Amino acid sequence: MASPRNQRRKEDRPAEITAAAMHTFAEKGFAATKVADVAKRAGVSKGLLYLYFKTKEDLFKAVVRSFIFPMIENLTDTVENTDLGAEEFIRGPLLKFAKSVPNSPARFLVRLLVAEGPKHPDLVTWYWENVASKGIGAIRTVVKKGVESGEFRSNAFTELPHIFATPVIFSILWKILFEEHDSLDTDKLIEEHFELILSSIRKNAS
Amino acid sequence: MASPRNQRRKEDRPAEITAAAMHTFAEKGFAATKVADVAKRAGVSKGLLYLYFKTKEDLFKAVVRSFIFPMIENLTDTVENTDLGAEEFIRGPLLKFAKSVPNSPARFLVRLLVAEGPKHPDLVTWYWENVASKGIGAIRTVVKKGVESGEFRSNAFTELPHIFATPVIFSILWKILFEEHDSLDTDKLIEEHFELILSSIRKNAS
DNA sequence: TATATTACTGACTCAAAAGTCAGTAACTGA
DNA sequence: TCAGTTACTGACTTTTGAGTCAGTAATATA
Repeated sequence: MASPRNQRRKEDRPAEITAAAMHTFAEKGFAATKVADVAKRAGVSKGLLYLYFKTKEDLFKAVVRSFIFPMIENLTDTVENTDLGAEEFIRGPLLKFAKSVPNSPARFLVRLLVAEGPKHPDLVTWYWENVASKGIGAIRTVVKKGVESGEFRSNAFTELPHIFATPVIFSILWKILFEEHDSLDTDKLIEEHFELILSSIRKNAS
Repeated sequence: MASPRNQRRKEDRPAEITAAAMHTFAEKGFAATKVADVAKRAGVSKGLLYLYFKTKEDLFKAVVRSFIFPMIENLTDTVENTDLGAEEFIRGPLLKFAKSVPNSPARFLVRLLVAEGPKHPDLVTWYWENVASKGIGAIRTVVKKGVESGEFRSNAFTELPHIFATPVIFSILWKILFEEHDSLDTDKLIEEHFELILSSIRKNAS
């Protein structure tokens, strides 16, 4: 016999709903997303969605948290547990991470955050504390390690780890907006950018 | 006698309304902006606003067009009419322009565009054709001039003028989101970044 | 199999805000 | 100064979508 239409699967519902919400928010943005559409996409009634998430805003926050958190956790773990030298780390795991972000679903979350930030200041604060500052901190740790080991010289960029992030953020926005108009090779942009920074901070001339 | 409350000033209304809309959209984003509030801010009734702009979307497009266009026109004009050398131009007018953007009202328009892009593809196309591609083109012209005159060597960045834009876009987003959490010196970031690029493309070692 | 529990449904309510239009009053030209 | 014109008003209509809740049916327990 066919399985019953409406199974009761309490465990899986929240994840199914946030996944559906992620896609819908990414496509349409917060305000233009209808809760009813998210429910439909998750194969669930609107009422059930409201059983798991108090409001639409609640749902939005759950989406941001559940998707971004694993990514940044992965980065900080790698930094802490690596036995690579600073330059090796930057050319290896860090570069790989940087190149992956503009192609991951996270790129839509950046857009959401930019778009909805002013209306959800607590979400921005959460994002700052749990994502942005940790990411910048991880890079700072690596660079500092390089300076201490004598691999890197100390210059302006030692104090501006943000410089590693600029091509990543640019690539995300460029892809979101102009993917169809301009075929920018974001991998190459990020690679060359990293090489450029390295050439300015490493001690032994190449 | 007091001047009449409701003067008829057909000429000035559109500009007054787009200015009010610019501020409101910047603060709240497209969806959260009430047409009635824009009208109030412009000192005008909702009905009159609808006389000049067919829909809320229409108004939004007018705002983007009227505020961004002058900025980029200014840049392309400067490129065309300069008699500076390529490096001088980059360290002078181009750097000045780059540093000014994250502090200008245009930064809010970047946010608006990122946020609303997917819902207004024709606006993105317009922006690409009239702003982004022209900006990138202007930089490309300057770099090419430097290569031809022998000031610059030809390398990866000669073909990736986008690299000049990365710290600007990053600074805009960082300021919009994290101004209160992190005091990043965006001027310095952009300056150092430009120096870094120059040191890699200029021929005479410093 | 009978009863209790609760995951789940979707038609409904209600508030908010986009868009309209009949009317008003500032200007124009005789 | 008096019609005629039209820039302008704001109360009203209409639409839309967030959030609710009385009812249903799948599961657990006896």
